[in-house]
Amino acid sequence: METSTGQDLVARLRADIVSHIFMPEAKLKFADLTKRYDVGIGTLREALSQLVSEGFVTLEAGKGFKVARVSREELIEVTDHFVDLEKRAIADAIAHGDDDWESHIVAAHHRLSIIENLSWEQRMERHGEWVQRHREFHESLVAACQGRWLFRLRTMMFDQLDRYRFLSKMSLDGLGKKKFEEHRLIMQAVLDRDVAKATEMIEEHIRGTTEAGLKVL
Amino acid sequence: METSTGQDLVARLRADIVSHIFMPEAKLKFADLTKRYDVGIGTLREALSQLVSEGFVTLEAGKGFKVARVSREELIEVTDHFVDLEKRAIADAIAHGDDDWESHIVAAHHRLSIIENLSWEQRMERHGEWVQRHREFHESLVAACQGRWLFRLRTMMFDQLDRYRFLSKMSLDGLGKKKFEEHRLIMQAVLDRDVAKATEMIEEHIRGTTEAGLKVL
DNA sequence: GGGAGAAAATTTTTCGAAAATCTGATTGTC
DNA sequence: GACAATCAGATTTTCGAAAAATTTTCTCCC
Repeated sequence: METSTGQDLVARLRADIVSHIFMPEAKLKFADLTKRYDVGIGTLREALSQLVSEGFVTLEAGKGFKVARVSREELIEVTDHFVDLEKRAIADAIAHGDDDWESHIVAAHHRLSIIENLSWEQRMERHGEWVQRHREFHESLVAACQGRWLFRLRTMMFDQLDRYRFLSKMSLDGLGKKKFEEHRLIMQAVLDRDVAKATEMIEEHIRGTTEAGLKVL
Repeated sequence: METSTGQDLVARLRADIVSHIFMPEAKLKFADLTKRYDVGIGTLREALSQLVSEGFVTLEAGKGFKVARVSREELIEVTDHFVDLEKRAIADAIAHGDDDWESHIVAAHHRLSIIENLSWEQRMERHGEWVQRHREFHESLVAACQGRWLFRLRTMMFDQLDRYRFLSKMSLDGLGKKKFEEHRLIMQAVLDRDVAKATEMIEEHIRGTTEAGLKVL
């Protein structure tokens, strides 16, 4: 077995926070959560404190856990950090990536496009899966990045943006199709090893989503 | 009470890893640690999983916790990230800092200088305290930084460097006095609100320590 | 009625016992 | 002798009961 109950729980909890099943600043009570996930108090507490380190949850000593708040300021700051880190990571990956790396990108893009071709309603129903595949696609692009901390930091920022991506989906202008096309073009630029084009497109891709998110907040 | 047992334990555990009381790649067994810190298994597990998120400890499902390994590559990468983030944080802090911020810097510098004026042997004896005060001094410099994630990321990298700072102390050339003087000059540049000078000095200060660390690894 | 203080209820935090899992040494088979 | 299966001991992982802390409710007195 690869994943233990505990690590699984962290992922499920994070997914539910990202999907706004638990709203920002909502109190996370043990009594509710142990029932919802069918795990013990200790296991839950361990998962929650990991999410504190990741910035999804806050902990006030003696007063329990709460979902971290969201704000325009944070979205703007996280976007800036992510764009900066991601551009470096992409350049690094393009410099070091091999054939395996390339084929993983193509595979991840295909998996993502299956969901992205669905209607908006169907996509929202499978939002959890979309988040997962979207993450995997973007991660595949930078998977060959050599700097382990660069990869780690950019993943932290990506995960934070996931929370806001949900918001930008709320403003349901026909943005979906545009994003879908962008993913394809970014993949193409990366496979062409065109650093300048890839970084430029990624930045536009990210900032576009952030703009949509800012409208909702 | 401000700090709970759990959060306290995270700090103590991190301090002991930084001080190389637990060597890199050493196994962290519950049986030993519960005796050492006089806490329950659950509390310990919670603290350790937080340190996993921070990068000090690794967890292999089913095989327990280990102190994360150190390497020349990591030291170089962490240094680069820290220098980059710290320069931005310093500039941000200088732009926004008020009188309170300035006086905290002076106070933190004084507390640090008390230990730095001791002999090398005495400093090593109180290494835990030195680490704490050194952290507080550097943190005070950027405390007025408005970007919460910028502050957070730079603190992560600073903490990582703490592990390597211990190593650079091993190469006991008369570096101590030089570092001591650098701290004073950095403080002066910051209080003068001289961004260019402050960032330049910080970079030299950090890279100097890293050079010493690289000699040992 | 309003506010201090006590009592009750709710929630968090800690802890160690019990179950699950891994390690590695021993035995048996080809 | 090399490899697989088995089993005992050690270690991790999970869980919920008990203790500590916080919040809410109630009571009493001014």
